[in-house]
Amino acid sequence: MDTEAVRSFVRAAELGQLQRAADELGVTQQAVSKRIASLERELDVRLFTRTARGVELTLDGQAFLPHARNIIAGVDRAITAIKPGSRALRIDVLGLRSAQAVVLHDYWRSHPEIDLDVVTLRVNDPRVAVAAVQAGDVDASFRSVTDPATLPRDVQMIHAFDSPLELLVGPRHPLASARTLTPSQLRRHRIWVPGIAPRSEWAEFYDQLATDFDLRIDAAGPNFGNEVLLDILADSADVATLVGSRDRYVWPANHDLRRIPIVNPTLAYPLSLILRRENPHPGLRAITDHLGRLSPPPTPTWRPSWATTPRHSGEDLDRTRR
Amino acid sequence: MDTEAVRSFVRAAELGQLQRAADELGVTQQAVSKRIASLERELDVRLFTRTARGVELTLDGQAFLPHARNIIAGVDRAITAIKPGSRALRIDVLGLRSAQAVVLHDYWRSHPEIDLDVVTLRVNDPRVAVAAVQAGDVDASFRSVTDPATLPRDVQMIHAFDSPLELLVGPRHPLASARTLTPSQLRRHRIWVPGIAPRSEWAEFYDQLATDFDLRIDAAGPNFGNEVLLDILADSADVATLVGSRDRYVWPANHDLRRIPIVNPTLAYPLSLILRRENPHPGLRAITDHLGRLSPPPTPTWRPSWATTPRHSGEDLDRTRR
DNA sequence: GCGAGTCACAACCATCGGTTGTGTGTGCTT
DNA sequence: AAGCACACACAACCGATGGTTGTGACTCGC
Repeated sequence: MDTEAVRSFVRAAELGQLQRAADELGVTQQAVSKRIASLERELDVRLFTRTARGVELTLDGQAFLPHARNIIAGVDRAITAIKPGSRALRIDVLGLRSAQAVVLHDYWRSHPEIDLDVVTLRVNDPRVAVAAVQAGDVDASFRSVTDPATLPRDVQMIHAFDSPLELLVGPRHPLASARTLTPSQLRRHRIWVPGIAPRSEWAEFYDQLATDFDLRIDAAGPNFGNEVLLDILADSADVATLVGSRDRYVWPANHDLRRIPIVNPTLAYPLSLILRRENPHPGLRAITDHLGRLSPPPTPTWRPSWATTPRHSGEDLDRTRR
Repeated sequence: MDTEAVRSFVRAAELGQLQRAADELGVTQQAVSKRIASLERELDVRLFTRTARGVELTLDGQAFLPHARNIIAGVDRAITAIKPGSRALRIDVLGLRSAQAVVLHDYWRSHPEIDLDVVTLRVNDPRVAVAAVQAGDVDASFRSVTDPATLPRDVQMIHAFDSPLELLVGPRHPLASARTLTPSQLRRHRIWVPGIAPRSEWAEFYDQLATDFDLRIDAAGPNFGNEVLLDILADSADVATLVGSRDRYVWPANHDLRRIPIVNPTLAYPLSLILRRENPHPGLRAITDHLGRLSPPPTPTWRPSWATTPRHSGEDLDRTRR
């Protein structure tokens, strides 16, 4: 099915004449006639009754019209979403269920008129994400580089929002019935965080966390998938893990798991946003404003050393660090 | 844009290989390659990165994929809606804001999975609707023929549901502040019902109504449109009209008009459904069941002479009348 | 009856979209 | 390291498609 034929059908139905639709579409009346005829042949129904003054929709045509409008709208949305130059705001997240994606989804639900595409670069190296931002392939990326000095001059990294950690445990775990926990209560309990790449920012984060609160955090080993992790947690009386409060990687209810907020201090992972310094996508401003309006984590708050001073969205990390 | 190309893109993205997508679609690998290439040319972006083991989505491809799926779904829905043989349930109503359409809309909202098309035959003659039902052009029609004996043998008319009347008046009308009214209270008030075709079922209905309750019903004259009617009602201290309680032709609030239910007895217009006697559309059964479950009008109820005995959905009017 | 409008059909032609055959690059195996 | 298996791209070819211009059939209004 040719979407140009569908478009012609819609305009012809609205204008009541093939001739006028043809004028508007910049083709001859005969071309529109053939397009409609080919649509009718493909669908095996009559869409119009031809009269001396134009065309009138048949019942089948009436039934087809809203579907045709829907198809055209879908095509137009698709084109505006990816046509270079005028494409939708495109933001890279680590995963579609990460806290960043959840926050973006919330934003989109309250502002459905903005064209937002949430994509995932299929790489772990943040330098690739930086290159993608620099090249304009994505408009922003929720990633962090450990040393902002390595960023190209036309790319900046700003603080996005803080993601407070929660303990995820199974029903048999000794801490399972707590309403909240303090970091010191986690001492001597085994915390397993699989799938952390060595020397990554997350590895550094958990390293500092373990040191500052004397915790047993096992951040080594491969990740065999969330299902495996959940199964282990559900059965275990001594293994727990840490998740961001907004992350939706896991559905604790399915495995009778509990999410327990950690407070006094709240453990906050600072999420960053990488974007171009010059001429960023106009829609980005609304996103960064939204991030700035997110409710901050409860105080007191612990943060890793590279983010010891609270930061606000829009502030330039690179500049504030020296 | 060719929707077959879009379909190929979706399958290739899902399968990760042009070759397998080609096998599935019954064309050669080269054809799929060309389709993708032409899509890429049209959109002016790269959709896949080609590797030795297949294809991988680029960022643009990732952004396009959900849109492509949406387009394909729209096309498929359009086809199932009108392809002869397997098309959606199609029901003719007098107007998209009539009580019948409102009832169908309610049904569809609670059963969004059924494919339902509500259309309007652009004719007033119920015999045309009967012919459309007989020919299978529509599966059912919310119209009435005054003499069921004239129906073709393979077409039947059943009672659909009763539509209770309400008085629609402007703020200056003497009855404007009533919560409910009885028919006798309408006596001596002028009731204007424009746009009723002479000798139609509605004309007969109002005729009987006027006779039985000694009312002044002016059912003559052309209808200049709802806006005109509403304007007149809003300004007038002595003109009122009657509307079905489920009709949504008018929004009284916009003109500060009041809808006042009429009770003791409730004035019920019996709506009929014309459908084929043999092999009706399988989805029709659910509709007639739904109609049968609608709450009946309050008792006591007045009905025109041709419907003096209460009827239930599914009953065969033709058979019960002799 | 005729002119002005509509849509459809015919003839023509460039382009497109499919085929088969072949080339190129990559990764795994021997 | 060589060779094979596999996947995608390119080339050549060809019928079908979709556009054009020209014309015909039909209806409506004057």
